[in-house]
This record gives sequence, C-alpha cells and structure tokens, in this order.
Amino acid sequence: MSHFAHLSEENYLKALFKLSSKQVKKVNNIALAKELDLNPATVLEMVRKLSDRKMVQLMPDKTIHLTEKGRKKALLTIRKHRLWEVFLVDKLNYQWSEVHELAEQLEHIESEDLVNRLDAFLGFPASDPHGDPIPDKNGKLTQVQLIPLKEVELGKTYIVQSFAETADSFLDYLSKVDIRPAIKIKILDRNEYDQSLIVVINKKQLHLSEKVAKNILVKP
Amino acid sequence: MSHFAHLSEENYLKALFKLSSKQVKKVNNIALAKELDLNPATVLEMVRKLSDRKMVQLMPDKTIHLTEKGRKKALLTIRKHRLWEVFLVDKLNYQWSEVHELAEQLEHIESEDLVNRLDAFLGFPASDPHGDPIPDKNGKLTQVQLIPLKEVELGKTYIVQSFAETADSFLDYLSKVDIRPAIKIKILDRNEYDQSLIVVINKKQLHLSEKVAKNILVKP
DNA sequence: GGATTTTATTTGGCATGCCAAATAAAATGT
DNA sequence: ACATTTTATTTGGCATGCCAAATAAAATCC
Ligand SMILES: [Mn+2]
Ligand SMILES: [Mn+2]
Ligand SMILES: [Mn+2]
Ligand SMILES: [Mn+2]
Repeated sequence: MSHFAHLSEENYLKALFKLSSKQVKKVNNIALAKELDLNPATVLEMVRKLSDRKMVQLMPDKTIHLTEKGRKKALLTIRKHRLWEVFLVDKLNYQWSEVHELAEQLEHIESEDLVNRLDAFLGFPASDPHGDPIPDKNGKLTQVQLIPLKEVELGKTYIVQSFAETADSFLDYLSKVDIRPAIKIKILDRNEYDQSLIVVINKKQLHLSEKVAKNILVKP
Repeated sequence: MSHFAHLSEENYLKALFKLSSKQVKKVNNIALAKELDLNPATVLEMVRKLSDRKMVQLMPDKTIHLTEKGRKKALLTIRKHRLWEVFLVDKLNYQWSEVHELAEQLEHIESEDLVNRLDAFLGFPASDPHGDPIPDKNGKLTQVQLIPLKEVELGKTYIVQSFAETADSFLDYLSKVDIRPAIKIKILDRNEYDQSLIVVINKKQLHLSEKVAKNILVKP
C-alpha cells in the first residue's frame, strides 16, 4: 500500500486530457500508448481499470473519453504540476526550461490543501513558467486564444505564451535564442519559399524555421 | 518503472537509522517490522534486498546494521524530510504538529539539487519545526545534547528541543498546552510519588505526568 | 532440561504496473 | 476483392512490495 498508490492514474488522465485538447486525431489505445511511451497491452489494461473507476469511458468506436470525474482529476493534476513549476522558478531560481521533470514528481503529492496553500503562497499565479494557464481549485481552466507563430501577420508584435512541443532539444534551442513565455516578438518578414520567419526579440534579429514557428504559440 | 522506484528503501533506511540512534534494544527483524508496521516476512525479504544493494549488513547475531552507504542515504532522506517540514511551517503556514505526514511524501522527491536549493531558500535552517537537527548536504548531523524532561533539575529553566514520541495524540496534547520546540520551560517541583512535574510555560503553571515528561527533550 | 515464548524463515499469494510476442479484427490501398 | 498495414486484444511473464500461515530455530522461563 504505502504512499503514492494509483500514481500512474494521474499520468494517464493528464495524457488523455492533453490528447483530447489537441483533438487533431481520435484518442485511441495506440495514440495513448504513444503519448505515454508505453506498450499498447499495458495501456489497454490500464484503460479498463480507469473505466472501472469511472475515470474514462470506452466508446463503441474504441476511442477513449474522459468522464467528468476523470477530467476533473486530470485538471487538478495539471494544477499541481503547474503550481510546482511556478514554485521552482520563482522561489528556487530554476530556469523555466528545467522544471518539467521535477514537476512530474511533485504533481503526485496528494494533499489538495497543500497545493491550495502553495497557490496562495505564490500569489495565485494565472499561468506557469511555460505560459500555460493554471486551473483553479475547482479544476476550471481559463483558456486564452493561442496563435501558432507560423500563422501571424507581418509587421505586428505578439507576446509569446507557450509552446506546442516539449522535446528537450526544442526547449534548449528556445533557451539559447532567449525565446520564453511573456517575451515580445515582432514579425519582420516571411520567406515564402520555406515559410521561415524573420523576427525581432530583445532588439536582436532572428531567423526561425517553419518547424520552429509552428511550435511557438503567441497571443496578440 | 515510472517515478519513485525504490521508494520504500528510504523508509526502511530511515527506520533503521531511528532505531540505531535509540540503541536501547538490538535492531533485529522483529524490531524493524514493528517500527515500520509491516509483516516480518516482508521485512526480512526487503532487508535481504537492502543487503544485496550494500545498504545494510546482516550480522551473525541477526541484527541489522546500516552500512556507510545506507547511513548516508538515511541521513539524506531525513534531511529532505526536515527541510520540507520547515517549508510547510515557515512558508505555507502549517502548524508544526501537522506537517509530518506531508513530509513523509515530499521526502521521496528525488532531486538532490532541489533539496539543496530549498535549503538555501529557507535560509539554511539548523533544525526542523520539531526541533530536530537538519543534516547538511553531505549527510553530516550535528547532534545537541538532549535531556528528557523527566531527568532535569528543579528550579532551572530549559529550552524544549524535540520529542521522543510521534503519536498524534501526544502531539495534539502538546499543541493544546502550547509546548513546542524553542519554548522555555521552568521546572518548579517534582512529585516523588508519581514522578509528575510542575512546570511553568508562558507564565502559566502546568502539571506534566511522568509519561509526558519522559518524552519531552530539552537542552539547558 | 523440558516447556513456552519469541524470533527467523519458508511458502504461496496478492496488487499494481509494466513488457514481448502472438493472434484477431478492422481499416486502408489498389 | 484481396493484400497490406494498423489497431485491438490475449496470453504469459516480470519487478516491486506487501500479507497470512506454517515451520524452524533460538532464547527464556521454571
Ligand atoms: Mn507525473
Ligand atoms: Mn509547464
Ligand atoms: Mn516516507
Ligand atoms: Mn520533524
């Protein structure tokens, strides 16, 4: 028994919430297995347990949907994750690109009271160091309209909000060129041939490939 | 696999360190099982694993001793536990009697870097909210000489440092009569018949039974 | 020293999560 | 329609930690 029972449930629910938010493709067993980097047999077994626990619903077309209960738990886990990230950056002076893995552990600390106190201690932040919004204690998420940098208008200035990619190599790159949430970015020009962008950040001119521009999310 | 692998190892090592510090009785399988509130078969199995991992040594007389490696790991876990307790009390406004169970989870967060930063953030505290000393980052523990209140001299004043008992009912009692680490306590009289004490705390007179007095540890 | 109690150990099981390999079913392409 | 690929499912196993019950060994009592 001990502590951290049903720890992995929270990871499954988070992954399901993430996939359903994208809603690019149907969320099936394979998609979930890929997201979690686990064997499909493992995932199928666990999804059945989650179904028994009324956290997910298995649809006739084999897609996996979060129930209200599952959605709530996913959002409370995301809340914990993001608040701990704020703590690590604001109080322990971590870089915003370093905190994700640490928060993967801290998010499983069980006490809800603790995370509510943490929220107050941090001054009720609206978003985490990556620019992602923090659900409130009831699991309510206030979404802002995000635009991929790839699709912005020339000449305008935007505020970097978050990113659509979490690979370390991507985050390292962003860190190197000093792109981070809340920073201002002005769009100078677009190369129509390869869809790359010329932008200005901190008064320095920068060339961003289409692949990078696709994964940087901004708001006007 | 996932996170928190070998989580229980840290609990076993902490328990072994605690028992060996008391050194009232020999630390054998039964004693450890009692301390951890686990089945002796379970504990024997785990102790053998810890022996394989060179964390403990099984002596010919069946007592269980921490190796240097095991002692170090125990002390680093205790360090994490106590620093998180300081965090909970100093930053999240918990009562010192509420934090133990929460710290039981937080102590298993793996990053050593994190706990060192936490230490700095908290201002390198010397002891936790219960008055217990915090090991440094190398696992070095500075012990102060502790005297059970039962054994103090009449007429003198002492400083409460920590407690030799962790039962909730005991901590609740202390909380009610406002006995906590760092508070001053003056010894007025001792009843020779039942070994109870009359003391003064915060200018209020208080009667302490022998059982209570045995478990309150003070320094001059 | 023989009976009793305590401690140590073995055995078989269980729960949670994970995997690889085999098979079955469904979807897709031509 | 038929072959290929993708997805779903089954089966047998493994690792970590836990328990209850049975047995063996050691210590203690009288
Ligand atoms: Mn996680
Ligand atoms: Mn984040
Ligand atoms: Mn613990
Ligand atoms: Mn403590």
